[in-house]
Amino acid sequence: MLERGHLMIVREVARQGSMTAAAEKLHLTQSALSHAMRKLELGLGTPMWERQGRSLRLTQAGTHLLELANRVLPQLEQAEQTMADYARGVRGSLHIGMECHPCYQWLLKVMALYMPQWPDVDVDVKQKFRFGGIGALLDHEIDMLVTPDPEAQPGLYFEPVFDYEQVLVVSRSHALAGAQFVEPAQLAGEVLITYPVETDRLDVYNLFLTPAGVHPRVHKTIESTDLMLQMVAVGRGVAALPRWLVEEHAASVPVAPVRLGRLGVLKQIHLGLREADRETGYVRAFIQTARGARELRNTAIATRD
Amino acid sequence: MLERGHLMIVREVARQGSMTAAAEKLHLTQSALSHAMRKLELGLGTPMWERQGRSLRLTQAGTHLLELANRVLPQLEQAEQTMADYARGVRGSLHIGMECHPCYQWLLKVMALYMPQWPDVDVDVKQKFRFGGIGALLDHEIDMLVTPDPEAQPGLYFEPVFDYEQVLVVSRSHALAGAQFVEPAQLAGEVLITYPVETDRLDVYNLFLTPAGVHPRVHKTIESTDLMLQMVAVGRGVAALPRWLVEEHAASVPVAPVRLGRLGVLKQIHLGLREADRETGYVRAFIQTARGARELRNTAIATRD
DNA sequence: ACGTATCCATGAATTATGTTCATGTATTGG
DNA sequence: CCAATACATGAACATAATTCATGGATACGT
Repeated sequence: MLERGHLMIVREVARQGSMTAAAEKLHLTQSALSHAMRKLELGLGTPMWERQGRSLRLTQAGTHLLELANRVLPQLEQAEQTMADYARGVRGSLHIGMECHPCYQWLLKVMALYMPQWPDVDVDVKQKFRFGGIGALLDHEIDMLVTPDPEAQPGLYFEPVFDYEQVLVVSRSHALAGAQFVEPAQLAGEVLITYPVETDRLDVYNLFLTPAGVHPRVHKTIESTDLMLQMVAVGRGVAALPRWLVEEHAASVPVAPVRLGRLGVLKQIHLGLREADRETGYVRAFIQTARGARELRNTAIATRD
Repeated sequence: MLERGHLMIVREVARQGSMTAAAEKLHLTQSALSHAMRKLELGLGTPMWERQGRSLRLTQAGTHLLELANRVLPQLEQAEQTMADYARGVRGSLHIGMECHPCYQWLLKVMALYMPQWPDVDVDVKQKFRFGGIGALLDHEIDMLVTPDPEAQPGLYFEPVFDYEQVLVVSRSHALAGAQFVEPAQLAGEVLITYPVETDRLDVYNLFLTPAGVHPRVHKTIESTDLMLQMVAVGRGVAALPRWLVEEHAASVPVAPVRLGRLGVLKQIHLGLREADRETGYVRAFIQTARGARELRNTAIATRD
């Protein structure tokens, strides 16, 4: 009954001082505007204007409606603008899930580059999901998954953003420090420290120990990368981490990387997302930024501390 | 582009959880609603819902729109309610102009009765007008004029609300105190105290002194009724006031009323208003209340102090 | 697993609504 | 007093919204 058009008319007539002028501004004929007002006044049961001769004066009711128009119309107009932002893909939510413990610092770096350029994107990072990273994507719990283990799924899309080598980390005083590489069997007597995730998500098992049928003497888990490296440094165990991460910390902690097997364990970090989001501007831009940060990883690490 | 109907759809679909149910509630067919949404999404360039199978999930844009709807729709609905109040005449402005100095207390009494019954009427009292009371009415500066001197005008309407007698007030020790009446000539040697308004608006001149060609010895003006009575009481002059007002004060101030001329000066207080407002509910009600207060004047006065 | 009920989408037909055109009336200003 | 200006109005017209009929997809019960 009371439509946006009516509010626009009331506002414009109040601005212009005459219906004819307002009609002009609104790209209507004077007649159309007159009909519209007549219908509104009939519908509401009370006039908005007092016609005295050819000049108009707002009635109390009209004043009330004008105030409403001045409050509401800008909101509608702004909402349309916001919708246009969504449509252009410059606004949206980017909830990122992490399935890659050591990638956190890299991600922060990417975000630091990305966020200033996409101020209307609501970026957020999660590390825990009810049904795993893939499930979180499908449930819209997250919009993007950072993972070393892409899992092809209808409706999902994965893209590698950088390569890395998973290496064994040992104390610099460890027997293996300086070795060209390590064989699975050489870990049979070791304490292996990993992040607290399921064993079948650990590359050191999947791609190294398990194929060889080897088990470490003890398997301990630790949340924090820093603490893990401290433990390794003082000889309380060995760990498996990306080479770049080890190199980053090597300056401050006495640890050394050793290749896992003769050929090494080569991995890629992937970004996973729903197919529907592949074309979205701000999502594409994030992937671009992440790929660009491939080099950043090293430079950033080099300049760090 | 973004219309009220769209917001209603978004809100109702969100409430009901399905388009079909929402269409029902909105007295639309499912098809109409579907078409409407499709058109909106086309217009805005971004979907509001993500259709997965037969269930819907709001997109970010949709969430934004839903919030808008929850903010804006209640305002529109309330505005319609308010318009209905104006239409029924239970809401409006009643700016009252006073052209009758001594009526103020009577008016307060009327307002005290009226306002609780018409809570949505914005009552206000003014005593000064740029172009006189009539002009103020015609200019919408006021909506009602309280005056002892109605002035017939096209577009205006006056209605008497109570009769009173204008009397001379003298000190109880004055020679005239207790006289049956006073002749104009008897004021020739007196100091006459009046409110500070043009002489031709003073009844004591128009209806008493001027017809007899008499002038008082001195003419002084005073704003306040109380002060005026004090001056009269101590013999610094005489004044002309409504009899009921004199009687009201007689208990606390030693003054006495004396009839002006053998027949007395009989007056009526009128309420003046624009013809257009004659049928308005809250205006009629005010007149009714004012007429009812005719008796109240005396009882109120009797019980006062 | 299969049928059925439910839900949403869509094109064509229909209806409702808004807009214009043509014209009238009232008021203002020169 | 005439010309110009502004608003109102009825009928014709154009546009937009709604319905009808239908189809495809998905959940749900048996």
